Amino acid sequence: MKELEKQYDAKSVETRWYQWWQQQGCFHSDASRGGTPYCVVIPPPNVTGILHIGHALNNTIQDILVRWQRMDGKNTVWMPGTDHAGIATQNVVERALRKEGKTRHDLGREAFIKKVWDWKDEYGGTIVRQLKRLGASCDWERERFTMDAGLSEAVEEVFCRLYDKGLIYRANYIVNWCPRCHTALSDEESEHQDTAGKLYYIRYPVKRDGKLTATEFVVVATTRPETLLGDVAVAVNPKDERYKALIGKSLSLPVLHRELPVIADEFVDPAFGTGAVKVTPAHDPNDFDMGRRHELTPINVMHPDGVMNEGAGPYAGLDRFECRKRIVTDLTAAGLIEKIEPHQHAVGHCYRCDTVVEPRLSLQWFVRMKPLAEPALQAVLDGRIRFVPDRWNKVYGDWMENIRDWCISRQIWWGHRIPVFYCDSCNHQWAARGKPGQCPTCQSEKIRQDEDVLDTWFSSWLWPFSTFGWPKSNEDLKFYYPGNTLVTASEIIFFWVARMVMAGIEFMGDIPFREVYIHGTVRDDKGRKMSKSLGNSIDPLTIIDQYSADALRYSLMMITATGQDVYLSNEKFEIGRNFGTKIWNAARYMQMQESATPVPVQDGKRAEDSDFDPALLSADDRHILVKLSRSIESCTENLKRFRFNDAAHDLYEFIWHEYCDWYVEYSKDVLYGQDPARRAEVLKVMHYVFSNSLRLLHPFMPHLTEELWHGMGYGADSESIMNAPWPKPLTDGLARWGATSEGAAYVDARHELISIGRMLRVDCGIAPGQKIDYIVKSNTPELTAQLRADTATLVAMLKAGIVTIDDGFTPGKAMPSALTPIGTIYMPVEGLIDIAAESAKLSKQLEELAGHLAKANQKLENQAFISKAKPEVVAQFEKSRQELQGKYQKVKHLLEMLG
RNA sequence: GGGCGUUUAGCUCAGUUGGUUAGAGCGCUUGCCUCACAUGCAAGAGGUCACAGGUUCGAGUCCUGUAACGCCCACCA
Repeated sequence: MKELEKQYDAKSVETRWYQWWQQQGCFHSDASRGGTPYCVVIPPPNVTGILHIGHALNNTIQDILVRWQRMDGKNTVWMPGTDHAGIATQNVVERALRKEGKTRHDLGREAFIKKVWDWKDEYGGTIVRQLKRLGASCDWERERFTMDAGLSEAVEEVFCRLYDKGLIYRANYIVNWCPRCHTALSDEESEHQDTAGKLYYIRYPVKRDGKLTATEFVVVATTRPETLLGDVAVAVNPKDERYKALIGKSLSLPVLHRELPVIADEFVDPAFGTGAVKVTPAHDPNDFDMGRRHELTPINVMHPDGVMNEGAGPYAGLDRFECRKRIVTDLTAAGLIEKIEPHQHAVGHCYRCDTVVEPRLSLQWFVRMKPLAEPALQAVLDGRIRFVPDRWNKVYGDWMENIRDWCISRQIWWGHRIPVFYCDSCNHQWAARGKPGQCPTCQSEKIRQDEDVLDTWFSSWLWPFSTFGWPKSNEDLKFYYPGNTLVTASEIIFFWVARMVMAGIEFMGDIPFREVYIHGTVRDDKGRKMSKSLGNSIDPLTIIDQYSADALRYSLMMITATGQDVYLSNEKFEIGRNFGTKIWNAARYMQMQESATPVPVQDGKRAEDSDFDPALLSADDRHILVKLSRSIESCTENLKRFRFNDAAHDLYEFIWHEYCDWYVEYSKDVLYGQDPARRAEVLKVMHYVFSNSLRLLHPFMPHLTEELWHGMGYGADSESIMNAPWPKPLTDGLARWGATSEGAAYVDARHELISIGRMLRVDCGIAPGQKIDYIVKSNTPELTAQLRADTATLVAMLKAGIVTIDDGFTPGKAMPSALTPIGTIYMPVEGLIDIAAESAKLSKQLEELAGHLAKANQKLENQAFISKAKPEVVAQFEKSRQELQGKYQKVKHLLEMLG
């Protein structure tokens, strides 16, 4: 035990203990140790990422769960790692290249990939280092990266299995295309944003007998006029009387003068726009389907970078948006624009670079999702996997039920290359693990691998088992899989959570985790999402520097209600800092008292768990022990239910307001007093309560609690609080020490009584320093006796003004024998409370209660009701009546006292 | 267009199965540098629980509807 500094130095304490934990191997879990496993896998942050406040929230929650379970005796592993984040990482490196005036094509594929690896090695660890500053107790020896050899092997294995099963196919289809990243995106990667666009009404001249009629038009409405260059038809609803006559006739495509047939298709909604739709199969998913139905050949008019191609005729070489402007100008000049209306619609944006996504026809790889989704849906429906809060079950279910095939190919370089090979000799196509040297069919060596790489989520959906060494069977996998809890934000339920469930069931034959806790999104104090571009993000590292990691963690937990979004501003982190300071000072107080009466130390640690002598315990001692036991119960229960804010609030209330405000204050009478036996006993109680509190608090504030654990000598030097047992409710102890809830209620009531005394004291202007005994005076000795036995009633009566506190005691004189002081500090006077008003209030209350009671009785005497209603309903009513009756009696009692 | 969430004190939010007087933190007012802590202590003010109906002896809590704000999903051009 060493003397605690006056000021808690969070910075040095936090780095010191974190290093020590790592040196001691405290975070490492080993399957061979056996026991009950508890396994959490981190949502792998992007390797390019830096810690933002959302990570801080997400990882604090995981760390709390993991530290709690570890203390509770589980063989606990928290699997850490990072994601190679295909597009995101490639973008970062490309941006760096651009500063040197180069593109990735200047380097070539191989050199570029090497460059990315170099970048990863140099800068990639940032977020990992930052997680360490947060205090995350990840098993760093197991750290994985989605492009590790092992995980890449898992990716190939999975691809081949799905390929051979026929669940992976390659097809020409309209996909979400990012013209800036030059790649296809999955549906999930295209983010819809409401955009104020325009709806252009364009006249398509009708041809009759092969000749243009200059006066007759079909008007179509479109939001993307530039795509008309790729039109191959105009569609109308077959039931639409306006256009019936035109079906089968032709129109002339403005500008390019291509002949377009008018086709009939049920898809067209006659109520929208003009009821006539231009059909552009290469640039719109609906049009693509229509094109197929009517066997129309798509015409692609755009390059991959969003620049118009030769198909666009005179507009070739223009950027798509420039082309839009020009075409509108030209159409206007030609009198072919009927009108332009403002139009609100959702436009897809690339989730990585925010560029407007272009629906584009291209050859891509897809995973057939239906067969995978069905068992994954079932797992949630039958409760094997549970979302918390449970409303996410439905969100997950809806997505699974309406699942669409997953576009997994990306036209970038950074990522897992698609393990499909083509033989140039015999045109054979196959999927293979590793690097095949020749074609399995014709043995030709003229083979080449598919150029595309896989969606980054194609490796992260395997995370719960690939990180444990799958596809190789091993002890880790057997022991830790399936994991227990997944902690994440709602944004990646579809990207990641849902797909992990599918992969787990498909490849491991079992769900990957049992519970999914979805926490809220962190927003600023105006409710906006935190983002770099808005400049409103709070940097957790700044907070750690300014307040400490523990303060950050605790504050986050205090203000994060289960699954609700979190609104943050800098000042909120004072909660955690102040709480830490409070605890620090409570410890210092105990240490100062210790120097006078040391508590025995055995085996290098304090025997803070030794038993108490009931004969030496006062009501206050028992009270704090009862409260401690309740805190242990509620804290554990709240953690089980993912109610981190309740757990944090309860601990705050207990440690600050019960322990510090009342018990520590009370202890001063004893510790500054002269009774050595009581002194020792009270110190023992304090250490007992404090060491339990530190353990309960440890998952929330790991560094501070470790520092105090050692500072107070609760563990031997080599023992971490991380491995101290999680406190259990004190049921047996309380019984042995004679600590009951009645006794605790008595002390609670007395605390309230003392508060009333303080209130009166302030009202009377008694100086703070002036100590005066007070007595409770009532008109009869019987009542006095009763009040002494029932402090709760006394408090009620005091408040109602039925009894008064009197200063009938003169310092230096003996106390009147019939009356015993209940507190020892404060003095006050009669006449502060308006007895008449209080009594009127009580009367009114009683009257209302009588009414309620009468009606409740009436209900219960109604035979028709009794015979018809279910027994449990009747029981409920009976219970209600009894509650009412109790309340009625209480108020009546008070009124009678008042006389 | 569909789904979901939120609406409680000046601010940010708790309030578990309906039941004593609706809570906390911050902010504000008053008094205290009292020998653990001014990052603190004691006390106080401040609420028609968004609105309208309904169920109930009793509703912040359950039901129906309305409004405002927010989020997610969505191939009506």
